[in-house]
Amino acid sequence: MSANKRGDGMLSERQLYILRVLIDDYIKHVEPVGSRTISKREDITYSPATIRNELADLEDLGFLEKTHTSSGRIPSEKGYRFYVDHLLPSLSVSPNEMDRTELLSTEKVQEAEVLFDQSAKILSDLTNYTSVVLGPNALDMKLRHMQIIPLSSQMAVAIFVTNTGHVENRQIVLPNSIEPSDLEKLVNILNERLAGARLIELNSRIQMELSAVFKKHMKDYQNMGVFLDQLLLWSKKEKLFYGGKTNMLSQPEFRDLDKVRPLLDFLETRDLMEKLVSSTEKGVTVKIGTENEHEAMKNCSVINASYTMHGKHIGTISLIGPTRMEYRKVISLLDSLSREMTNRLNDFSK
Amino acid sequence: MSANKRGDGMLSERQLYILRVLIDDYIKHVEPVGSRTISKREDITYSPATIRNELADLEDLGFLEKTHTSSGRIPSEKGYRFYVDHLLPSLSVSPNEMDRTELLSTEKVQEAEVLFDQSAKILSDLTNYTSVVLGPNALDMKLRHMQIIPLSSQMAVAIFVTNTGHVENRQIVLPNSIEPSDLEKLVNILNERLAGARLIELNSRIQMELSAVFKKHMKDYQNMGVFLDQLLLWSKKEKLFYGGKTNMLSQPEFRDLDKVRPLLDFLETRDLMEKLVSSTEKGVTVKIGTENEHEAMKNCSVINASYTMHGKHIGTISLIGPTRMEYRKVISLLDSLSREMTNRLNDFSK
DNA sequence: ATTTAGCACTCGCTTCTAATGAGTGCTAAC
DNA sequence: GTTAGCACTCATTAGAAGCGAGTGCTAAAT
Repeated sequence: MSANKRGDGMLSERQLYILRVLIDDYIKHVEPVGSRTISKREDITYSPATIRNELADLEDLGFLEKTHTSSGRIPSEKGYRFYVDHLLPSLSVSPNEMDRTELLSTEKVQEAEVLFDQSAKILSDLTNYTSVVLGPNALDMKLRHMQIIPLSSQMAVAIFVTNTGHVENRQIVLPNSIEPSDLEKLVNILNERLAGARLIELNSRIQMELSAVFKKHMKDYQNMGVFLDQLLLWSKKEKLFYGGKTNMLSQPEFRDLDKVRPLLDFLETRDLMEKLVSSTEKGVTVKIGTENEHEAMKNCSVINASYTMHGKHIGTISLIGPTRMEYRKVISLLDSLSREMTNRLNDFSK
Repeated sequence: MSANKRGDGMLSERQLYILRVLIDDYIKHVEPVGSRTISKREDITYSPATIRNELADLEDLGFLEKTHTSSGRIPSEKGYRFYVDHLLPSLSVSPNEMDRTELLSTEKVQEAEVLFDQSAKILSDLTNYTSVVLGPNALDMKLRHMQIIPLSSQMAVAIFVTNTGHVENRQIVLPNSIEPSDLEKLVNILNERLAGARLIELNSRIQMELSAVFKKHMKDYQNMGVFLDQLLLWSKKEKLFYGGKTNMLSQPEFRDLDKVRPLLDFLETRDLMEKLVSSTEKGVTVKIGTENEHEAMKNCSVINASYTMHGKHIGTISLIGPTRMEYRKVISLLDSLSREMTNRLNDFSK
């Protein structure tokens, strides 16, 4: 039952323990950890020299790194990954911290937007990292009612109300070939036949099911196609809610302007953020460093939790921080917060 | 005709000239300017010693400062103020730069929001400062049409469309004391009697003009009051559009994290920004340093330009940068951009 | 076969000193 | 009124010295 460099790629108990202690310590103090520091812990019975040997092995295996030849060790990305996957002190051990549930203001929030915004703010306040809530995509909601309200002879506003109470609206140009009566018919048909369809599907449903109906009832069916495209061509509409955008500035590893700048720029770039934070996986996921597949994020971890409505995934709440994050705290926090959001959201529809 | 420290508080021609040259130079190089530097300019005929005397006087008068006893001079806030008010090389002298008009994408922008967003982005790209567009306050717009769309037995969505095509919407709780027929009547009355009124006025107009009508037509007039309050209690709704939020980080005077942080935090604080950027003055205004009345802004200048619609002020476009800004360039830029925005906006309503 | 004490060595960080140079204010001469 | 000359100030830079936390390796101890 020998220990360190076995061929089977397994770590000895002692190695596991040392690795965990080291990462815990590094996360807490953000400074390279040396053999002496570890050996000083009362639950460690080995001398610094022994520890050193183990550390050297752990480094060879890729779990640790040095900042320079004679420095202490810091966790590598692989080290963090292993820590998160196998070494996190069992998560359920945070019983009295769970009161956070109450942190979302108890007064009944009416608008989902306020809930998202509050959640993001709370999360960033509690962690001192940056948080992002990815709101539901209104286009996935179901059409409750639509309407076209003329503004002038040429312009009008089209309004779509979803089952969740979202309102999507856009200004449209009325082709002068279109007759008011046809417009009215169009609206009626859409409301009668397509109520309950997801907004995003409206256009294709029309193509498939309703072209006959249109042909029958409308005088100028030809031009209607172009108009419908204008009316129903959606652009992505998820909304992002931020908390603690500048919190990164107080993280010691980003105390350098040239390192924060790309980060802050990244945060401001909508599509990158959407990509980063989108995830359809249930529960909490952790992406570490380069796993986020963007240069600016290489020293950051992203924790992602999805929230649901009637059991269906509709958005995420995420936390962005340095790779050395307080994973344990943060994961359980995100877990409970996303549950709470789910609850609140489902309350709305009562 | 003596020169420097006259009792009348006027500056001599030479002092004016030196002051302007110094500030120009400082704005360009962002480094304290010494007497030698100034005397080296070919249009200056005096020796460094003479310049030094003038500089000392200008300092006594409060237009200049030193960073330490033996450093060159930098402009004081008062210096910048004077420069902006009296020394700016006549603004109209930027003829070939005026093509910027075209910078707003020529394809016809339909939504005002896109216009605002583009303008902010262009402005920050062109200047490398941070820009903010304060959108129109939808509540100042006139009611075109309103509607209440039920979601469930208790919830509904209220929608207000303005003459400019803005859509305001909110979820409301339907008191179960209210009868559907009354709701319908309410909507009808509002549309008939209050079309054309500014949203913000709706509630008071009802109090003043319509309570009689309500009393007459509705069964349950009592509870209506509370409901109306819920329906028509607006919260501020200006929208802010940003460009170059992180540009501050590349300004040499903010190369220090502890100095940028408050600035970035300030930018993220809605109400502070609204206050900073609101201005009902016509044309371009310049606020320098502490004139902005906030600690975080003490080393910044804010240039503000208002844009209008049908001659009425409806919003502003602003630039935030270090007090040593390229005022000349920036002011003329803002002037032409705000005009262009005004033009585009008025095109919409055709 | 592990474990540990001992030791030489590395490297980042801090402190100190000296040198440099841009700039000033003042005085006396032009 | 202007300017040359000079002593003086102060921020910045470079180098040298010393400190200390940490390592790897070897040889002895368990």
